Amino acid sequence: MKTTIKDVAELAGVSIATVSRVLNNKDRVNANTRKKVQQAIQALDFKPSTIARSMINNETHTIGLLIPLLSNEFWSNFAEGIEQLLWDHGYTTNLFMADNNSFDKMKAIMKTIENKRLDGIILCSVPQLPEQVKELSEMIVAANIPAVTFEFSLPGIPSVKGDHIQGGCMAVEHLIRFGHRSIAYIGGPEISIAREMGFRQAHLLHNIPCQEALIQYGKPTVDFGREAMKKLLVSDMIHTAVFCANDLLAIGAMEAIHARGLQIPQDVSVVGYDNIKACEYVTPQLTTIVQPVPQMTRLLVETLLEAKDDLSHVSNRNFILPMEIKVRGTTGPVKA
Amino acid sequence: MKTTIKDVAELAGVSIATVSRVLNNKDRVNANTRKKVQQAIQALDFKPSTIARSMINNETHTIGLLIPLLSNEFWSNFAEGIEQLLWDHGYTTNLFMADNNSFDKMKAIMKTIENKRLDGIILCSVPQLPEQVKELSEMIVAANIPAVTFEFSLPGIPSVKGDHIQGGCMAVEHLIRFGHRSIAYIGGPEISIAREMGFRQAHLLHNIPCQEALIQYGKPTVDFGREAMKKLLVSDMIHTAVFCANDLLAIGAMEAIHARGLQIPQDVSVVGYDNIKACEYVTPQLTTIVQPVPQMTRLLVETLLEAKDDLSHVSNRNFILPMEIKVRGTTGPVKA
DNA sequence: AAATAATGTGTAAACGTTTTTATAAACCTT
DNA sequence: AAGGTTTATAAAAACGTTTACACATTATTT
Repeated sequence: MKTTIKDVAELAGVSIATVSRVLNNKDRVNANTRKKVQQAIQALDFKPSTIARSMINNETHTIGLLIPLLSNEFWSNFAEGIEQLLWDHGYTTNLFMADNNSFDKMKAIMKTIENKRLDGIILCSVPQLPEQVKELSEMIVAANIPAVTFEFSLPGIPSVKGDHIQGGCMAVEHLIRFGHRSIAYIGGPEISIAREMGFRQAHLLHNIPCQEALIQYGKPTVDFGREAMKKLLVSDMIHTAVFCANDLLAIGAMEAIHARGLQIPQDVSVVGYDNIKACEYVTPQLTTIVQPVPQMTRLLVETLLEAKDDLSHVSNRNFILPMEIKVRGTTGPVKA
Repeated sequence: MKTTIKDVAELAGVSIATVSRVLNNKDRVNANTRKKVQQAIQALDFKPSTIARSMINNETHTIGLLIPLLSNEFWSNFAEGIEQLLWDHGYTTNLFMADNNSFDKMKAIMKTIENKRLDGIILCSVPQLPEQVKELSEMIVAANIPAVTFEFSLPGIPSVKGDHIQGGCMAVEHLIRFGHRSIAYIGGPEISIAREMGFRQAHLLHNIPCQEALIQYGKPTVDFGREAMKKLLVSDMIHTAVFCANDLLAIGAMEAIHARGLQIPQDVSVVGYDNIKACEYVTPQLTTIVQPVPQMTRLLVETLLEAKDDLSHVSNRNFILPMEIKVRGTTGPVKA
């Protein structure tokens, strides 16, 4: 049997109230009794039950983290950051995976979170349909649980997003600065449409026509990157650079370019997005857009903990964070 | 205010005991009352408090997962597998990171786990010193919490390990089969020593002398892989292949080989370990040893849940799982 | 020295469930 | 129709804490 506060009280010869008092050192306790109690705690190796406490405080000191999946470098870095910050603030992380945004799974998870009375939730898994957004929103209101969202927003709930329009724009402007005027895009619906909007915006800003024939849509994988690039290279469309909506696509594209016997960046420049580790492992190293993950996680955690104290204070905070570009070896001036 | 079982009872016009009975449908309840109660539950959107339940059942339906870090492909894949399996079994995963095996952090985590009365713990973070192993072991006994360990063992606690001696041996035998007789090793103390033992065992088995001068120790990073290989290539020691204790080292080694103007595998064959995704992104694709992660996670979860019911039943289970080799483009016959 | 304030500690209620025990009503037996 | 079962429900105790309240002691004021 676990030792309880009662055992400690008995051994120390005091009431359980007194033990509780030294445990929480809130009320004042006589120095001698305090010592006696502390010795008893030591002797019995007493660990107060967090769940009994939760019954009274309505606090579990546990936060739910809901992400699409973990076997993806972006999300695992992200989750690592969240876990560390929460731990530093005295909270424990309950990890939930939404199986790549399955809404049924999300609903089941929300129910579990409510049953477990978690202190808050960080929502990173994006509902796909508008009615799902509404349903999720209603669930959170009904559950009355502090929440923050990442990469999407819900009415009245603080959010953090990356500015992917700016990110996409920055990638393309980098290419334009190198003299490129025919730039291809490889992306797809599973990655935020914003990156493509940035691609278009850069063209607009610099008065360069955007060639629809150079745009390829598909799954965000190395395989599709390779296939898409292969198609682009076979076509007679001239293009001297390609912007890929994520690094995996870019790595695939690089393979196709090399397979065709072309040089990077002399023949074709390539820009990726996300800055996964593999960017440094490919040859040449991949120029890419890097997301400010440390800042993102910090804002999410801090905002959530503030929301716990007073939601109205932060409910209108919607951060949009700028990307940065990491220039490496896959981009260079257009051939003379 | 949260709606409680009391509210439901009132609305349905029954006692809270009856509500509890339909909730757990254990005892028999009249069909009519059951319906009334279920309607009341619906109407109030009642979600029973897991923590109040925990007080009585001594079950939190939460398992602690303690890993060294998440921003490492092996561990994030691993954690993803564990989370999915636990969810399927009706458990929630509480994630803890030991900051790359800091023992102080591990102790703090163990205390938290005990306070929170988690139902069990999957320990993947390896204490470094023998006295730490002993201390951890004592903590688990004192906490009386079901546990399983991964990649190390504690007395009386079930464990799952990869057979890295066999894995290392398999890697080297693959090279030997290709005719290689001078094989270098790049590894280090931060990766299980077993892989090096496998390297040696393969030499022994095939009666090939193991050349100590071809062994390089350092941090398990791409950078060290590159530096180590550079040294090996500069030395006048002849070697036609290198076995790296993980894929990052192998990727670094490949860079150094290419930088020297040599061809893989024509001039030097390379074998890695772990099968990270980047293996497929480098040119040529990296031959490597793959760990049976799905089987590992399955055994850990199943054994832990059995241990919860009856520890003595499983306490002597110590699984050692064989590795497999994934042959790709970095290994080939030794030059004639 | 009496009145008042400050200090320290115990008692008991509360948190939201499950479960044991008790009891009433309905159903069988004969 | 009396006794014995079965069925359905309620009342109350329990889980391990915190905390409001009460009370006794001691210290400080006047």
